[in-house]
Amino acid sequence: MKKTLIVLLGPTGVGKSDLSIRLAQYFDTEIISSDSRQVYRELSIGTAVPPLTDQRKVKHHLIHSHSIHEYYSASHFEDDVLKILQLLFREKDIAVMAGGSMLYIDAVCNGMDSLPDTDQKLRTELIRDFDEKGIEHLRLQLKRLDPDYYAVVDLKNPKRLLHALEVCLTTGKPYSSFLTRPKKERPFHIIKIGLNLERENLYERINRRVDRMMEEGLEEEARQVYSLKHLNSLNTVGYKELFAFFDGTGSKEEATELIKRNSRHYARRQLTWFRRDKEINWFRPEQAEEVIQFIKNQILCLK
RNA sequence: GGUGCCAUAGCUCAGUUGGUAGAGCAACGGACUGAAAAUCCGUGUGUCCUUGGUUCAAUUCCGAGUGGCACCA
Repeated sequence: MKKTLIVLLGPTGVGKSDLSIRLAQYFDTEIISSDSRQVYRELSIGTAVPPLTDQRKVKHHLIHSHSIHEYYSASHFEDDVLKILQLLFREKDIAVMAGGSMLYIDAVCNGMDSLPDTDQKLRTELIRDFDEKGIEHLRLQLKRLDPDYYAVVDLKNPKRLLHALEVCLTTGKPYSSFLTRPKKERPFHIIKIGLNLERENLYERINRRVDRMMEEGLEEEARQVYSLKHLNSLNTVGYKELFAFFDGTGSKEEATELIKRNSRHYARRQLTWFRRDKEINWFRPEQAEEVIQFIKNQILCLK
Protein backbone atom coordinates (compact mmCIF):
# COMPACT_ATOMS: atom_id res chain seq x y z
CA MET A 1 0.00 0.00 0.00
CA LYS A 2 1.19 3.50 -0.79
CA LYS A 3 2.07 5.59 2.23
CA THR A 4 0.39 8.87 3.13
CA LEU A 5 1.81 12.19 4.29
CA ILE A 6 -0.65 14.44 6.06
CA VAL A 7 0.43 18.05 5.55
CA LEU A 8 -1.01 20.32 8.22
CA LEU A 9 -0.57 23.97 7.35
CA GLY A 10 -2.01 27.40 8.09
CA PRO A 11 -1.03 30.87 9.28
CA THR A 12 1.20 31.34 12.29
CA GLY A 13 -0.55 30.98 15.63
CA VAL A 14 -3.68 29.32 14.29
CA GLY A 15 -3.22 26.14 16.32
CA LYS A 16 -1.40 23.71 14.05
CA SER A 17 0.80 22.23 16.77
CA ASP A 18 -2.05 21.13 19.01
CA LEU A 19 -3.91 19.48 16.19
CA SER A 20 -0.76 17.85 14.85
CA ILE A 21 -0.36 16.01 18.16
CA ARG A 22 -3.97 14.86 18.08
CA LEU A 23 -3.47 13.55 14.55
CA ALA A 24 -0.14 11.87 15.29
CA GLN A 25 -1.59 10.17 18.34
CA TYR A 26 -4.71 9.08 16.54
CA PHE A 27 -2.81 7.65 13.57
CA ASP A 28 0.00 6.35 15.81
CA THR A 29 2.81 8.15 14.02
CA GLU A 30 5.38 10.95 14.29
CA ILE A 31 5.49 14.64 13.40
CA ILE A 32 7.85 16.47 11.08
CA SER A 33 7.97 20.20 11.68
CA SER A 34 7.79 22.25 8.49
CA ASP A 35 8.97 25.43 10.11
CA SER A 36 12.01 27.26 8.82
CA ARG A 37 12.94 28.64 12.24
CA GLN A 38 12.09 25.81 14.61
CA VAL A 39 15.02 23.88 13.13
CA TYR A 40 17.43 26.12 15.04
CA ARG A 41 18.36 24.79 18.44
CA GLU A 42 19.28 28.23 19.77
CA LEU A 43 15.69 29.45 19.34
CA SER A 44 12.67 28.21 21.28
CA ILE A 45 10.36 30.80 22.76
CA GLY A 46 10.25 33.12 19.77
CA THR A 47 9.73 30.31 17.31
CA ALA A 48 6.93 28.73 19.39
CA VAL A 49 8.63 25.35 19.58
CA PRO A 50 6.18 22.85 21.12
CA PRO A 51 6.78 22.38 24.86
CA LEU A 52 8.74 19.31 25.94
CA THR A 53 5.59 17.79 27.44
CA ASP A 54 4.16 17.72 23.93
CA GLN A 55 7.38 16.55 22.37
CA ARG A 56 7.40 13.62 24.79
CA LYS A 57 3.91 12.60 23.75
CA VAL A 58 4.85 12.33 20.09
CA LYS A 59 8.24 12.20 18.41
CA HIS A 60 9.02 15.41 16.52
CA HIS A 61 11.53 15.73 13.68
CA LEU A 62 13.43 18.79 12.48
CA ILE A 63 12.97 20.73 15.67
CA HIS A 64 16.27 22.02 17.11
CA SER A 65 18.06 19.88 14.55
CA HIS A 66 20.42 22.58 13.31
CA SER A 67 22.41 25.54 14.52
CA ILE A 68 21.81 29.16 13.61
CA HIS A 69 25.39 29.15 12.31
CA GLU A 70 24.59 26.58 9.62
CA TYR A 71 23.44 27.46 6.16
CA TYR A 72 20.03 25.94 5.72
CA SER A 73 17.45 26.29 2.97
CA ALA A 74 14.24 24.92 1.53
CA SER A 75 16.24 22.51 -0.55
CA HIS A 76 18.10 21.13 2.46
CA PHE A 77 14.74 20.78 4.10
CA GLU A 78 13.39 18.83 1.15
CA ASP A 79 16.29 16.38 1.42
CA ASP A 80 15.99 16.07 5.18
CA VAL A 81 12.27 15.38 5.09
CA LEU A 82 12.52 12.81 2.32
CA LYS A 83 15.17 10.95 4.30
CA ILE A 84 13.10 11.02 7.46
CA LEU A 85 10.02 9.84 5.61
CA GLN A 86 11.86 6.98 4.02
CA LEU A 87 12.76 5.65 7.45
CA LEU A 88 9.44 6.47 9.03
CA PHE A 89 7.42 4.81 6.31
CA ARG A 90 9.20 1.52 6.99
CA GLU A 91 7.21 1.31 10.20
CA LYS A 92 4.22 3.56 9.63
CA ASP A 93 1.70 4.03 6.88
CA ILE A 94 1.03 7.62 7.78
CA ALA A 95 3.20 10.59 8.73
CA VAL A 96 2.24 14.09 9.79
CA MET A 97 4.08 17.20 8.66
CA ALA A 98 2.97 20.37 10.46
CA GLY A 99 4.14 23.93 10.03
CA GLY A 100 3.64 27.13 8.14
CA SER A 101 6.78 27.75 6.06
CA MET A 102 5.24 27.95 2.62
CA LEU A 103 8.28 27.35 0.49
CA TYR A 104 9.46 24.51 2.69
CA ILE A 105 6.10 22.76 2.41
CA ASP A 106 6.17 23.28 -1.32
CA ALA A 107 9.67 21.84 -1.55
CA VAL A 108 8.47 18.62 0.06
CA CYS A 109 5.22 18.33 -1.89
CA ASN A 110 6.43 19.40 -5.33
CA GLY A 111 10.18 19.41 -5.17
CA MET A 112 12.68 22.06 -6.12
CA ASP A 113 14.85 22.11 -9.20
CA SER A 114 18.36 21.07 -8.39
CA LEU A 115 20.88 23.86 -8.44
CA PRO A 116 24.55 23.92 -7.61
CA ASP A 117 25.53 24.76 -4.05
CA THR A 118 25.98 28.47 -3.56
CA ASP A 119 29.41 29.72 -2.75
CA GLN A 120 29.35 31.93 0.31
CA LYS A 121 32.27 34.01 -0.93
CA LEU A 122 30.55 34.77 -4.22
CA ARG A 123 27.39 35.74 -2.40
CA THR A 124 29.31 38.09 -0.14
CA GLU A 125 30.96 39.69 -3.16
CA LEU A 126 27.67 40.16 -4.97
CA ILE A 127 26.06 41.69 -1.91
CA ARG A 128 28.97 44.11 -1.65
CA ASP A 129 28.53 44.98 -5.31
CA PHE A 130 24.88 45.63 -4.69
CA ASP A 131 25.59 47.82 -1.66
CA GLU A 132 28.18 49.83 -3.54
CA LYS A 133 26.76 50.07 -7.03
CA GLY A 134 23.05 49.63 -6.52
CA ILE A 135 20.42 47.39 -7.97
CA GLU A 136 20.89 48.64 -11.51
CA HIS A 137 24.30 47.00 -11.56
CA LEU A 138 22.72 43.62 -10.73
CA ARG A 139 20.11 44.08 -13.42
CA LEU A 140 22.64 44.80 -16.13
CA GLN A 141 24.68 41.74 -15.24
CA LEU A 142 21.62 39.51 -15.21
CA LYS A 143 20.37 40.94 -18.49
CA ARG A 144 23.62 39.84 -20.08
CA LEU A 145 23.92 36.43 -18.40
CA ASP A 146 20.27 35.35 -18.45
CA PRO A 147 17.97 37.49 -20.62
CA ASP A 148 15.12 34.98 -20.27
CA TYR A 149 15.01 35.24 -16.51
CA TYR A 150 15.60 38.99 -16.72
CA ALA A 151 12.37 39.24 -18.67
CA VAL A 152 10.25 37.65 -15.95
CA VAL A 153 12.02 38.36 -12.67
CA ASP A 154 10.91 41.03 -10.22
CA LEU A 155 13.56 43.59 -11.09
CA LYS A 156 13.03 45.46 -7.85
CA ASN A 157 13.74 42.48 -5.63
CA PRO A 158 17.48 42.29 -4.85
CA LYS A 159 17.29 38.76 -3.42
CA ARG A 160 15.89 37.35 -6.65
CA LEU A 161 18.53 39.08 -8.74
CA LEU A 162 21.35 38.08 -6.42
CA HIS A 163 20.40 34.45 -6.36
CA ALA A 164 20.01 34.19 -10.12
CA LEU A 165 23.39 35.85 -10.58
CA GLU A 166 25.02 33.48 -8.12
CA VAL A 167 23.85 30.52 -10.13
CA CYS A 168 24.83 32.05 -13.47
CA LEU A 169 28.30 32.89 -12.22
CA THR A 170 29.03 29.54 -10.55
CA THR A 171 27.76 27.37 -13.40
CA GLY A 172 28.41 29.51 -16.45
CA LYS A 173 24.85 28.72 -17.50
CA PRO A 174 21.74 30.86 -17.30
CA TYR A 175 19.82 30.47 -14.08
CA SER A 176 16.60 29.94 -16.02
CA SER A 177 18.03 26.84 -17.67
CA PHE A 178 17.76 25.09 -14.29
CA LEU A 179 14.13 26.01 -13.81
CA THR A 180 12.56 23.07 -15.56
CA ARG A 181 10.06 22.68 -12.79
CA PRO A 182 8.85 19.19 -13.38
CA LYS A 183 6.59 18.56 -10.45
CA LYS A 184 8.44 15.75 -8.75
CA GLU A 185 6.54 12.52 -8.23
CA ARG A 186 6.59 11.42 -4.62
CA PRO A 187 6.37 7.78 -3.59
CA PHE A 188 3.57 8.65 -1.16
CA HIS A 189 0.13 10.27 -1.13
CA ILE A 190 -0.23 13.81 0.18
CA ILE A 191 -3.31 15.07 1.97
CA LYS A 192 -3.22 18.79 2.69
CA ILE A 193 -5.17 20.08 5.66
CA GLY A 194 -5.33 23.85 6.11
CA LEU A 195 -6.35 25.55 9.34
CA ASN A 196 -7.78 29.04 9.39
CA LEU A 197 -9.85 31.39 11.53
CA GLU A 198 -11.64 34.67 11.05
CA ARG A 199 -8.98 37.31 10.65
CA GLU A 200 -9.95 39.10 13.86
CA ASN A 201 -9.69 35.94 15.97
CA LEU A 202 -6.42 34.99 14.36
CA TYR A 203 -4.90 38.39 15.10
CA GLU A 204 -6.08 38.22 18.69
CA ARG A 205 -4.43 34.83 19.08
CA ILE A 206 -1.22 36.15 17.55
CA ASN A 207 -1.16 39.21 19.80
CA ARG A 208 -1.82 37.12 22.90
CA ARG A 209 0.86 34.64 21.93
CA VAL A 210 3.43 37.41 21.60
CA ASP A 211 2.54 38.69 25.09
CA ARG A 212 2.97 35.15 26.38
CA MET A 213 6.37 34.83 24.69
CA MET A 214 7.50 38.03 26.39
CA GLU A 215 6.33 36.67 29.75
CA GLU A 216 8.19 33.44 29.12
CA GLY A 217 11.46 35.29 28.59
CA LEU A 218 11.82 36.02 24.89
CA GLU A 219 13.90 39.08 25.71
CA GLU A 220 16.51 36.97 27.49
CA GLU A 221 16.52 34.40 24.70
CA ALA A 222 17.12 37.16 22.15
CA ARG A 223 19.85 38.69 24.30
CA GLN A 224 21.76 35.43 24.24
CA VAL A 225 22.07 35.52 20.45
CA TYR A 226 22.26 39.31 20.14
CA SER A 227 25.94 39.24 19.21
CA LEU A 228 25.06 37.06 16.20
CA LYS A 229 22.29 39.28 14.94
CA HIS A 230 23.83 39.51 11.47
CA LEU A 231 23.08 35.81 10.80
CA ASN A 232 20.28 35.19 8.35
CA SER A 233 18.71 32.70 10.71
CA LEU A 234 18.18 35.55 13.15
CA ASN A 235 16.49 37.76 10.59
CA THR A 236 13.34 36.51 12.22
CA VAL A 237 10.20 38.00 13.68
CA GLY A 238 10.51 38.09 17.45
CA TYR A 239 14.26 38.57 17.42
CA LYS A 240 15.02 41.35 14.98
CA GLU A 241 12.62 43.69 16.74
CA LEU A 242 14.26 43.03 20.11
CA PHE A 243 17.70 43.52 18.58
CA ALA A 244 16.57 46.97 17.53
CA PHE A 245 15.51 47.63 21.12
CA PHE A 246 18.91 46.43 22.40
CA ASP A 247 20.54 48.74 19.86
CA GLY A 248 18.66 51.62 21.42
CA THR A 249 16.11 52.04 18.65
CA GLY A 250 12.82 52.27 20.49
CA SER A 251 11.46 50.89 23.73
CA LYS A 252 10.68 47.35 24.77
CA GLU A 253 6.99 48.09 24.45
CA GLU A 254 7.50 49.32 20.89
CA ALA A 255 9.46 46.18 20.07
CA THR A 256 6.63 44.05 21.42
CA GLU A 257 4.10 45.89 19.28
CA LEU A 258 6.33 45.44 16.23
CA ILE A 259 6.62 41.73 16.87
CA LYS A 260 2.84 41.54 16.92
CA ARG A 261 2.49 43.53 13.74
CA ASN A 262 5.17 41.63 11.87
CA SER A 263 3.63 38.34 12.96
CA ARG A 264 0.28 39.53 11.58
CA HIS A 265 1.95 40.53 8.33
CA TYR A 266 3.58 37.13 8.13
CA ALA A 267 0.26 35.40 8.70
CA ARG A 268 -1.20 37.41 5.82
CA ARG A 269 1.62 36.45 3.48
CA GLN A 270 1.12 32.83 4.39
CA LEU A 271 -2.58 33.06 3.60
CA THR A 272 -1.85 34.72 0.27
CA TRP A 273 0.41 31.83 -0.65
CA PHE A 274 -1.95 29.11 0.59
CA ARG A 275 -4.98 30.64 -1.13
CA ARG A 276 -3.47 29.73 -4.47
CA ASP A 277 -3.16 26.04 -3.60
CA LYS A 278 -6.41 24.35 -4.54
CA GLU A 279 -5.33 21.03 -3.00
CA ILE A 280 -5.74 22.37 0.51
CA ASN A 281 -8.77 21.19 2.47
CA TRP A 282 -9.69 23.92 4.93
CA PHE A 283 -10.89 23.47 8.51
CA ARG A 284 -11.12 25.43 11.71
CA PRO A 285 -8.58 24.58 14.43
CA GLU A 286 -11.21 23.10 16.75
CA GLN A 287 -12.50 20.67 14.11
CA ALA A 288 -10.19 17.83 15.14
CA GLU A 289 -12.89 15.18 14.78
CA GLU A 290 -13.87 16.39 11.33
CA VAL A 291 -10.26 16.46 10.20
CA ILE A 292 -9.67 12.90 11.40
CA GLN A 293 -12.83 11.73 9.67
CA PHE A 294 -11.85 13.53 6.49
CA ILE A 295 -8.40 11.96 6.46
CA LYS A 296 -9.83 8.48 7.05
CA ASN A 297 -12.21 8.91 4.13
CA GLN A 298 -9.44 10.19 1.89
CA ILE A 299 -7.22 7.25 2.72
CA LEU A 300 -10.05 4.86 1.92
CA CYS A 301 -10.48 6.55 -1.46
CA LEU A 302 -6.77 6.39 -2.18
CA LYS A 303 -6.58 2.64 -1.60
C1' G B 1 -21.81 78.12 36.07
C1' G B 2 -18.25 81.43 32.77
C1' U B 3 -14.47 81.85 28.98
C1' G B 4 -11.37 79.74 25.36
C1' C B 5 -9.79 75.76 22.19
C1' C B 6 -10.97 71.23 19.60
C1' A B 7 -14.38 67.68 16.71
C1' U B 8 -11.89 65.24 9.25
C1' A B 9 -10.00 57.51 7.55
C1' G B 10 -9.46 52.22 12.56
C1' C B 11 -5.54 55.75 15.30
C1' U B 12 -2.56 60.49 15.36
C1' C B 13 -3.26 64.59 12.59
C1' A B 14 -2.83 67.93 7.94
C1' G B 15 -5.96 70.60 4.54
C1' U B 16 -9.60 73.04 1.54
C1' U B 17 -8.49 82.08 0.76
C1' G B 18 -16.20 78.14 -0.06
C1' G B 19 -16.16 73.88 -5.72
C1' U B 20 -17.44 66.85 -1.19
C1' A B 21 -10.26 65.77 1.05
C1' G B 22 -4.58 63.57 2.15
C1' A B 23 -0.09 62.10 5.13
C1' G B 24 2.14 58.67 8.72
C1' C B 25 0.89 54.36 11.31
C1' A B 26 -2.74 50.45 11.33
C1' A B 27 -5.62 47.61 7.73
C1' C B 28 -6.25 45.17 2.93
C1' G B 29 -4.66 42.72 -1.93
C1' G B 30 -0.71 40.40 -4.77
C1' A B 31 4.15 38.06 -6.21
C1' C B 32 7.30 34.16 -4.68
C1' U B 33 12.16 27.76 -7.04
C1' G B 34 18.43 26.61 -2.63
C1' A B 35 18.40 33.48 2.62
C1' A B 36 11.31 32.30 2.63
C1' A B 37 9.31 34.22 9.99
C1' A B 38 13.22 36.27 4.10
C1' U B 39 12.51 39.64 -0.01
C1' C B 40 9.53 42.60 -3.24
C1' C B 41 5.08 45.11 -5.49
C1' G B 42 0.33 47.37 -5.10
C1' U B 43 -4.55 49.62 -2.66
C1' G B 44 -7.61 55.11 0.62
C1' U B 45 -11.28 52.03 3.12
C1' G B 46 -14.51 58.94 4.72
C1' U B 47 -22.42 61.08 6.71
C1' C B 48 -15.20 65.96 7.10
C1' C B 49 -19.95 65.53 15.04
C1' U B 50 -25.52 67.07 14.66
C1' U B 51 -28.69 70.86 13.15
C1' G B 52 -30.37 75.64 11.27
C1' G B 53 -28.59 79.97 8.32
C1' U B 54 -25.80 82.71 4.37
C1' U B 55 -24.50 81.06 -0.74
C1' C B 56 -25.36 78.79 -7.40
C1' A B 57 -22.38 75.71 -4.04
C1' A B 58 -20.71 74.64 3.09
C1' U B 59 -16.41 69.75 5.57
C1' U B 60 -14.70 75.01 5.19
C1' C B 61 -18.17 81.11 6.92
C1' C B 62 -22.15 82.41 10.90
C1' G B 63 -25.74 80.70 14.92
C1' A B 64 -27.46 76.78 18.10
C1' G B 65 -26.85 71.87 20.09
C1' U B 66 -23.83 67.64 21.67
C1' G B 67 -19.19 65.64 23.21
C1' G B 68 -13.98 66.34 24.72
C1' C B 69 -9.89 69.29 26.71
C1' A B 70 -7.89 73.64 29.23
C1' C B 71 -8.35 77.78 32.26
C1' C B 72 -11.44 80.90 35.57
C1' A B 73 -15.08 80.70 39.32
